[in-house]
Amino acid sequence: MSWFLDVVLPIPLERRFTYQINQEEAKFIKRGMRIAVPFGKSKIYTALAYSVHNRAPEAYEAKSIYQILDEVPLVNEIQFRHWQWIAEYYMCTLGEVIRSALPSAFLLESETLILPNKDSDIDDMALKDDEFLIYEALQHQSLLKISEVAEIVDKKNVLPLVNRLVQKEVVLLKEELYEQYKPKQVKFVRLAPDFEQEEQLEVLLATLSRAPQQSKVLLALFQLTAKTKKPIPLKELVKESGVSRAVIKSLVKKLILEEYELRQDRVSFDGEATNLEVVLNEYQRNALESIDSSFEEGKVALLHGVTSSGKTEVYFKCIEKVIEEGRQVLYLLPEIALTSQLIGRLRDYFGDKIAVYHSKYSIHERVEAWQNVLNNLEKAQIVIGARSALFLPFSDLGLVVVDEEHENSFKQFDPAPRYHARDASVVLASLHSAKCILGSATPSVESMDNVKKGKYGYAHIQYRYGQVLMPDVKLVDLKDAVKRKRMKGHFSETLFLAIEEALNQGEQIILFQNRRGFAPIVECTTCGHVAQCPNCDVSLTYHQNRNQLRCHYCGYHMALQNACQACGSSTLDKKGFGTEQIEQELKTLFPEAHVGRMDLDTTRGKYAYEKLITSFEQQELDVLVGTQMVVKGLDFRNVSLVGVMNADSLLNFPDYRAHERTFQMLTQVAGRAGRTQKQGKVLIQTYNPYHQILQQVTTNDYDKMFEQQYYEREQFKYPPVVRIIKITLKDKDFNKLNEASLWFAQSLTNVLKCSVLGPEYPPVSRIRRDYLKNILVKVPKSQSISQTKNSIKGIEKSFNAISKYKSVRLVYNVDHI
DNA sequence: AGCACGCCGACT
DNA sequence: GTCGGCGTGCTC
Repeated sequence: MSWFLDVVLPIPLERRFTYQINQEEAKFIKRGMRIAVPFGKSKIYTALAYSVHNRAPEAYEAKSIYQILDEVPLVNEIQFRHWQWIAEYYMCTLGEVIRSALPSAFLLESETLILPNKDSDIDDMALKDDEFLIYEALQHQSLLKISEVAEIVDKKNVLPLVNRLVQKEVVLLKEELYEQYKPKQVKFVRLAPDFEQEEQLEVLLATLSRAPQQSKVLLALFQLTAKTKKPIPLKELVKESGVSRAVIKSLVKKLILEEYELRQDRVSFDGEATNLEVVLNEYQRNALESIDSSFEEGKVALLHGVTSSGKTEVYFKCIEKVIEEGRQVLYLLPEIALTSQLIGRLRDYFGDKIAVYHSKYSIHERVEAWQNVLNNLEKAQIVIGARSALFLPFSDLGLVVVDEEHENSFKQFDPAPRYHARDASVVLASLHSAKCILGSATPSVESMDNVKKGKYGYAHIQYRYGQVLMPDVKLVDLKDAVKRKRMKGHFSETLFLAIEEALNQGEQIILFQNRRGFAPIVECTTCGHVAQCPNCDVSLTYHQNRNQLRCHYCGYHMALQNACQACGSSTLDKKGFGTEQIEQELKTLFPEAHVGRMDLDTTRGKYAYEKLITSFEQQELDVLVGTQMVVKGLDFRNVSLVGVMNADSLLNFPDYRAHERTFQMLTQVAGRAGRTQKQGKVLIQTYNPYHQILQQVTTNDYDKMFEQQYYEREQFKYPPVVRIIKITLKDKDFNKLNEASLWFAQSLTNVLKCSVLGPEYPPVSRIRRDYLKNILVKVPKSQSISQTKNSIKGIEKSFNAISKYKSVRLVYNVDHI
């Protein structure tokens, strides 16, 4: 009987591919193992085994596999099911999920190597110049990579050249698989077994009386052994004894010492658990009870705790319980909130059960984390990580915590799968029958809606930990300040005086300026009016090239007016200023103050972020100016004043979430103020002091914000009232794209029973020589989302059958934020 | 996605 | 005349 293997390749193809295997292989291969397979003319890919069967393919002859790369599956059944859910829900292929789920070191690909053909006589006169260059290079170097060939001849496309060389029998090709990962080995030293007895020691030292350096090594070794009782790394012994490695080598030669190697974890913490006691206050205990009762009902729990209410301690208690049952824990955070502060606290409490997993880690570190989770090792029992951590091979997950669940950065944008880590986590938890907590000081409208609908449980902490008062939030009317000429640059007099006072008191200040004003808005500096779209609840964006104001959601546009439509004055201003400008102004206004700036530009290096935080913590800096980064869960003791330079830049962001996000962001920044006894002060500068969202921030009225936002989403049909699927079409040909997107939108309108908006140009309508157009599909909650997706896929099929649209590429973004 | 095959402009 | 541009089609 012949055996076949279906595999999934890490490429955006829906189909699985069938290979031939022998009976042994059929017995050995399990779903989830990596299999190297030849694919296409000359490539070798790493695929995942999917199923073994006996059905020979009819239309083609199956190739044989190249190699089995794993002894045991690298990916388990639950992961497969979870990944399949992601692929289906987010409209991408399983291969794409695999590509982003597996650390790149697991996905070996072949590289073509070029070797000299020693068996053939080469007439070097028959070679062209570039061919000769390669021929010559191979006389000194026995093998060349494709990239090296390209370097030698200084050309981009060298494949035709290589093919010619093969034809002329000058070279041979070899496909080589690269195992990119090697465990890190560390050298250790120990006493040879013969000398382990105590009484031998003196004898030993006596024999070495004429070798003072060697005696030193031995003494150091004894000291270290007595102190730690752990293996002694060679490096440490060198350091401790202060002798060179040669001395140790000679002791090894004399068979007094032994060298040995151990595999070392790259991501290891030698810290022991200090088990600082976590004592919950009354409010936290109540929250914990509510969470537990949600769990009993089998629901996800939403933990809504105001800033510095001590949500983390509540998580700790939940984690502790699950750990005691011996199950695994996943703790997800937005990338920016993954600070060493939090990791340090977790480690203090749970010791070395913590593993960290996120994109800043090297591929080797990720591979290790993967293997530790796969083997369900204790040292990876709690995984803290950014969104990609949810792809790890958990086998017995007991709890998933998603902290700062409202954060948009949980949604992946660019490469498929465009998944939302919060929603994917909820699914993951249910696949494991695990508990799930979503936590936030400002829950997303979606999650709160789920609470209101009874789908999620709810726990609320309304008071800050340790009787710290909620900050005093005040709005500063910029319109008024401008009119009365009370402005120093971008600082109102009120803010200026408050900064001055705080500096005099020796207190620290955080200034927040969201830099995302890249899409400039046109604002009236007299009345603060910003043009709104009549069809959607978003502000219009100014487009310089067409001198138009446009809505990016429904396509509404109007010509730019010379006078403000609200007050008639002609003081229209195209706005947008960043952190750098604020920093400069501060330095002129307060030359004595030490000012630091925290944004993408100043935190580029690996430790730049930590350094900045530390110097602010140690009060080397008085003022920290920053973007969203300063918002994220950092604990600064001495901050008494938080200033928001311009709240309008947040409010006027052109999408349906702008208001919700403004509330979240401002509430989070405000939470940085006054962590100790003194009540903190927050000043928010704005041209719209009567804007409801800003009022809701000052009164800390989440419920009202939710109600109003929900009402607006209902009115204008946005999530969570409907689901949205954004379809982006891309093509280099402007006219073809327009025609194709119209065709697509028309077909959608004909087939689907839901509203289809667009096609419309996105804010940036040409990227990398591709023109873009968006179509938005709003699927009512009552309608089956999977059926809708099937219909869309059907339209895609017909679309692809039209030959002139072949070059148009489609991108789906489900639940696009 | 990659990569080969195949057909049209600018250059040694 | 060739080199190399990218449109089109295929990958077990």
